[in-house]
Amino acid sequence: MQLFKHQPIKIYNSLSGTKETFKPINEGYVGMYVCGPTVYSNVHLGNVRTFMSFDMIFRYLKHVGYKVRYVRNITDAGHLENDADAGEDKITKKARLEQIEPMEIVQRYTVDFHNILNTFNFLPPSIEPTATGHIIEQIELIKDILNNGFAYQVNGSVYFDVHKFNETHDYGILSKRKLEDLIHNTRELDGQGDKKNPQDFALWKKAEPQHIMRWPSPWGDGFPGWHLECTAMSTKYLGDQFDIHGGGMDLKFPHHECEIAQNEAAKGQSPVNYWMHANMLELNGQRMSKSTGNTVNPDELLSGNNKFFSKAFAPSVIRFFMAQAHYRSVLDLTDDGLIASEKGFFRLMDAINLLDGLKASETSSVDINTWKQKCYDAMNDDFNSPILIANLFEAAKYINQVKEGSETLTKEDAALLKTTLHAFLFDVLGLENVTKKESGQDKLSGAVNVLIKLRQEARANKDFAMSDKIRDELAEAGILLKDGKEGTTFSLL
RNA sequence: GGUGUCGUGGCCGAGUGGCUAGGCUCAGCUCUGCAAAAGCUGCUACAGCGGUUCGAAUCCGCUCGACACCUCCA
Repeated sequence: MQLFKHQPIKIYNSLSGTKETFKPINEGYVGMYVCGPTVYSNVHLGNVRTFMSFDMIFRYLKHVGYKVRYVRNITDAGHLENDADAGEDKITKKARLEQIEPMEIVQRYTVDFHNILNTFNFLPPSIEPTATGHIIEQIELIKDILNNGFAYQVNGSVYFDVHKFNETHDYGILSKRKLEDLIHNTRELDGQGDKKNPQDFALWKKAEPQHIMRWPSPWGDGFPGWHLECTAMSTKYLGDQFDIHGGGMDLKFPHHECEIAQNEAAKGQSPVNYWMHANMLELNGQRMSKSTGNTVNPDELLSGNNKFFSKAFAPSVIRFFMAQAHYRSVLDLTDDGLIASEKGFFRLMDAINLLDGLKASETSSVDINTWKQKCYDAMNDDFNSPILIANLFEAAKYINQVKEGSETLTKEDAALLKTTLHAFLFDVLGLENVTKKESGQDKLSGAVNVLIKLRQEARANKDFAMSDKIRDELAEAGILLKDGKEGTTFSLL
């Protein structure tokens, strides 16, 4: 189904600062690259939000029929903590602290990353390349950049010559910075060492003898610069020029700026047509930061084992909460916010679960096709999931109204409503119907139905003491009874 | 200091030059043996001050405030 032919998508392009109609290089195919995590510690929720935004975008592009190659890398090469010549890289530092091999650190936190993402129902990317697996490609790139005169070699290291590059190209085109401003505003850093100018960045760094993560190169043993791996891996799998490159807002400068510069220097063309940047996640109005303690891990949020939140939240509730904000807005994670989202989420799910039991009518009093297009319009407008969700709540209202008898649906419209809702909730937003199991044919539901029947009998006999006892004690056990015109149903929590 | 983003009702969070998302909360009503759930109704906001306009929360300027980046960071 090539829905995309009728559903033109607009994407906010950070490069132009405007929303542009998305036109892939090859019709029907999309190449998308997203900067993945550096695996030196547990993923934090900010990472999760960024990757979740792109997971949703990946899902929607697939939903409208694009064949998407989604590449998200793992940074495992161990870059320096700062651009100075001295100092350990993050992975080595962690390895020393934990007294294990750097590659053990990489393995441990890569596994953690995958576990967390699976818990949140992420789709795996099409390709998940690692920096250490692409050293040769990175070395080749450096050779190209050197040959084209945009880099220089000093003491076993190779640096990108930003000033030289800026003479013929525009360094700062993405982040809207001017090189001269950067020159004036660069802080005094220690150990700028071999660099001709502080704005230059490393393509290859010489490894000191104690440096464990090292590879041979034409310039001696060393390791690649941070910005280089993304250029190497994105172009290897997506071509010298590809459709979408995403990442967190904080990577815009210098990381993405440097990627553009590297690609132009090596291959003579700008690599990416649409740059997308996801905004930051805050915790109680403050930036999440390990140093100030204003941080919470995904598993702490899921388990409720933390000092910021009053209870545990299901992965889908957190997903839903995040989808209620636009990916380009700052989102503040709060207890109240999550609780409000949780209630809304379950209301939505309860409505979905009513769909199969609805009575069909001869005519429909609501226009499902118009509603459906509004859902697409929302996502087509730079993936506006909050608007989409507003429309999904409208659908939930229809469903409840049909159940009440104030609106009607034909069998066909009910089916269309159902497939559309499922597509957006589960395929696009990646949510999971956490109440589905309970309302199904399982043993719990059989047992609860027996109690519901007993309660009905008690009520028929006006034995309200007994009927209320059943209801209240079930409630205490976390099972909520809901009396309706068509009988009693229940839900958990 | 520089660059950029933003400041929306009790809270969260969309959005557009005029027709005033959505969720949560709150109040009233309907339904109910009573509740709960659901439905209906109400609460009408856009930091402040100027300007452009027939008309601005939406465009421009200034002020105040917040955040991000400029240094590893999703």
